[in-house]
Amino acid sequence: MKNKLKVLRAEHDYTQDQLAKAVEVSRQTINAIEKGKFDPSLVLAIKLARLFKTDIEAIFIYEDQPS
Amino acid sequence: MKNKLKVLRAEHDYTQDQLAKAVEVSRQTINAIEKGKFDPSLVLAIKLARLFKTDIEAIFIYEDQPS
DNA sequence: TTACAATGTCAAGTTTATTTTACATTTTTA
DNA sequence: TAAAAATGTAAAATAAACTTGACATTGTAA
Repeated sequence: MKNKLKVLRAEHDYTQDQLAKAVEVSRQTINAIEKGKFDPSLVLAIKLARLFKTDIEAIFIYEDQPS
Repeated sequence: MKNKLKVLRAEHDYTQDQLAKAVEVSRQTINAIEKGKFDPSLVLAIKLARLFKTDIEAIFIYEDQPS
């Protein structure tokens, strides 16, 4: 899963720490998600989408791979 | 978090087992989510939204509680 | 009314998301 | 250029999502 967090954060002029506080997670969680270490929980994805006034799927790009 | 999974599943005439297979999780996972035992991962939420041709937030209703 | 399908649930185990603490590196600012 | 701020990263711990297997209950159809 790819994501546009870093760009959105830059556009809104937030530091990782400020964003973390805004959505109530640790700074390391924001960093790890930006770096693609893991995907956010649904709740966190919703909070981020609301904060940036966009859709979850505009931030988190998931491409289904044929199983 | 509330969700409309059971209703959507009924509208589309899926059993829990059929839905589970369609989104590649176990039947127990679908049942647990319907029953509110836990929230789906972001990937599962995306798969469900795509299957039902709707938005994640139309299926999963999260109300931010003031912290 | 008996069989079968669907649903509910539980326990135990695995994987993934997230936390805290800590420190190193990079970037920005005084 | 030195200090401060921001970012990257890692380990250890906890919590949450999800699996498999098993069984009980409910709903449905023969």
